[in-house]
Amino acid sequence: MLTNSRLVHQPHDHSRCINAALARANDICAAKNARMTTTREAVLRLLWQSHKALGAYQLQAQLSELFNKPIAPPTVYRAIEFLLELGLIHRIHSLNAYIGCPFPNSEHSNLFMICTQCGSVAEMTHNTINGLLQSASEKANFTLKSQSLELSGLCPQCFDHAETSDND
Amino acid sequence: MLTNSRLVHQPHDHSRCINAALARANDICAAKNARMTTTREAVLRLLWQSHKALGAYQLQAQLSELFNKPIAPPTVYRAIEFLLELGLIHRIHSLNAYIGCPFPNSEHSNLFMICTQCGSVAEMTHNTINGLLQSASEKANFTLKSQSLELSGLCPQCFDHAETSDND
DNA sequence: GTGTAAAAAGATATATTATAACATTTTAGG
DNA sequence: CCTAAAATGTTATAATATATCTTTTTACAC
Ligand SMILES: [Zn+2]
Ligand SMILES: [Zn+2]
Ligand SMILES: [Zn+2]
Ligand SMILES: [Zn+2]
Repeated sequence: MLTNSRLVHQPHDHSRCINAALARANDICAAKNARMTTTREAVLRLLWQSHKALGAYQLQAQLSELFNKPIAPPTVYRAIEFLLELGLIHRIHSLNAYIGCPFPNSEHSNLFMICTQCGSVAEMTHNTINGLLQSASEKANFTLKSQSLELSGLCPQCFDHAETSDND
Repeated sequence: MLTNSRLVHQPHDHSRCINAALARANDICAAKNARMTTTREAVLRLLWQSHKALGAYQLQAQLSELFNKPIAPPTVYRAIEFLLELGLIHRIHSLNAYIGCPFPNSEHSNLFMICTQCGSVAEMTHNTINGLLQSASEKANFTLKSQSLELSGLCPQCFDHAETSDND
């Protein structure tokens, strides 16, 4: 099992998350002969500014501010598409939003823990679960190609906060 | 493990699926003192006309034809909302579409096998997977409230068809 | 360095999915 | 019947995503 849930749910030196993500992105671009342009890097940075998923139009607004000029939706969606294809970010379907992938190199299972309170998203890879999904698919003669596993609930902080205010 | 994948992926007497779904719906409405109105039943029927998910605007078009008058989006979304709340249908996030639930009474895991070729959707409940998701969440101190597990791939028929045409 | 083709980004319009707000009709129960 | 609540109708609009065509930037051959 591989997860970034500790990082997501606890105070930490987040600049290291950002730097690591950008370094990985540059490596992957180099390896695949893909271009990390200004717009694409800006979108990736924005998606790593927190461990929360951002929608395309949130990205648009932040990009426009960043570049001090209006940015149109296609620009944002193109960057998103590029980053998705390289596996650098994921789409969170239940939120119509996007988040940086913490381990874009490893085989991973697209398993996310989404806090409905604060919006934080942790990613997890779980080989046993993947294996079970694969074998369940096989039993049904279903040829599994990809998966989207989204868990919604409360992150530790939000849960603690809810408990505390219950006791008022 | 509980699944309707056999029914979804093989020829069968589908009128029984429809009738069973409507009977279950009426039972649940009676039990919960909810009203199964004309519009709601029509939407449920449409979602059971095949084992494929339908989008809100596909439903709208079919409803308009059925009732021979224009049906506005809010009407469709209200029916969808009602049916979702009773657990009679599910939203498939990766498709922005909706499908009838084959076992609305049982605890179920919102695990779907979606054929990217023909659009068929089978639902599955898998206690071991649910247990693992729960314990993985606990390890991360994540309070799991709900889940959306969507597997994409090829159903048996579409896989066979693809294989056959590969051999041309 | 200049020319060239491919890639990326800009610009405009529009498609698709979903909701807000308020008016009217239908329904259940007294 | 009367009434209040529930459901539906109506209109407008928000939120998300894509199509199409033009212009700019980039890589790289010469
Ligand atoms: Zn961080
Ligand atoms: Zn939280
Ligand atoms: Zn059937
Ligand atoms: Zn199929």
